[in-house]
Amino acid sequence: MDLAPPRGTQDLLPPLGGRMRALYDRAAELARRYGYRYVETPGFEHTELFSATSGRTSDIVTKEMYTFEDRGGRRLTLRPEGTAPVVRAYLQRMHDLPSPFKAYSLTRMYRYGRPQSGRYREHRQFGIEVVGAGEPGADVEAIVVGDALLRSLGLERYEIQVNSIGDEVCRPAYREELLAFLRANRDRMGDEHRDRFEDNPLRVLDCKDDACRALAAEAPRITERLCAPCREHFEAVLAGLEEEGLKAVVTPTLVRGLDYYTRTAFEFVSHALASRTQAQATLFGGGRYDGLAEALGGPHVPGVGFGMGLERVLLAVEDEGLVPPEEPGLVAFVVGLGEAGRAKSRDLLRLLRAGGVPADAAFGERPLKAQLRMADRAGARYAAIVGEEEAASGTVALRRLADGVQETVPEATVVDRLRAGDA
RNA sequence: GUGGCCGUAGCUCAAUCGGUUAGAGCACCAGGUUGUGGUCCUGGGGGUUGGGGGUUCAAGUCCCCUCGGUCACCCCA
Repeated sequence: MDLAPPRGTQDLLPPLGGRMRALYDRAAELARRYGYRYVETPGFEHTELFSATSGRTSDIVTKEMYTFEDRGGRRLTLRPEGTAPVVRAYLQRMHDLPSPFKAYSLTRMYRYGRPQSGRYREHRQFGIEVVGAGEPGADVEAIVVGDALLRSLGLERYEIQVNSIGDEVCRPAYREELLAFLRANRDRMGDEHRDRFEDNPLRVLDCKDDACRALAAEAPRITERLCAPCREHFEAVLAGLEEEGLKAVVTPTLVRGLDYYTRTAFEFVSHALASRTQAQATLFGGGRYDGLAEALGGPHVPGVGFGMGLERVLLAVEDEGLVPPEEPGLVAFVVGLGEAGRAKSRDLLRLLRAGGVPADAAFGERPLKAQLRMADRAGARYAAIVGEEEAASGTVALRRLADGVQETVPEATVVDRLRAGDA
């Protein structure tokens, strides 16, 4: 039996598990503060949900989906992205939900591909969606929430890139213009890229190949060909970001891999990650998807949101030399010695826990030394020792493990002292 | 999905030209110390050298396949 987890997945054991948990908590707290409510959608969906919305030429659909047939013959796919499921759920229940519907989620995504630093087959995302809001203020808020989370972790070395990729009115014309430009310059592209642009010309814009970049620099710019409503929307988003004090870099080559995106597209790119590995530097990306609801057969419902890769956020925290978030640890490890001491230690353990003080103890009878070692390993701040002497005198020996300072206190005061954190 | 590099103890690594019983540090466990952890001393457990096949008198070492890791590409989180 191979004990290693499947390729591209990982076990989050301490201390990684505590960091992820702390990150979840912080993201949830922040999202709630901005008026978002927690949602979950199934871990798998009908394959059609993704194939119909992500676009037939997208990488997700063509090579990254974990698709299987269940025993009833249904075609199902492990969720590769979070927006389409939330919008599906919204459309089914929209009459019961507020408008706009502001949702946040913390969940795992699955994409097949070669794993590498900051990229896994199973990864975790913090996502928010504002469904039913077409106003530029919604785009701005999404960016503000993501930025606030990164900043609360101490991250600074990243850049906010924004673009508008137009809508169903102006994008088709731009697409044709770009296509014509690319065809005219076909011989200047690398062999591998030459045949790809016919399917999705916008992709050439964010290709990293030198030849493509040179072409992209000369290519017609979408930002100069937006229809009036799209241009007004984009300008309002930029003004809103400025009002929020956020520096955003307009990046005309920023496009989105999924078909349903319209207008605003944004990405937060880490300089720290790029400097270490040249690898995946996008901390999170998102945008507006006014065409998604209709692609699902629903009415016109605008929306905007993002997905943030949490493993990548933790990598960036590490690379900027910051202290990662931590799950709060044990405050007290209760040590019991002898018949009477162990009986009293069990009472103390119950009282501490009931009083909201994170506390633990050994299950069976063990020597003092072993119990203190357990306390140390568990990361407890204090050992609360109840031996025969303490049991007889109604006291507890409180030992601060960091420096070994120990003091004998009345047992009735222990819970309050540890709860106050100043024992 | 394509390509490069790499797989030796839980971790980081060593092992001469292919040569005898694969070693060390850290970690872990026990004892030194029957009421004091984290320090120190002593001892101990721990390996199908990722897996399979091949070449050879002999393979951790060379060859092939496979699995995994890593990096780049594609693309994304």
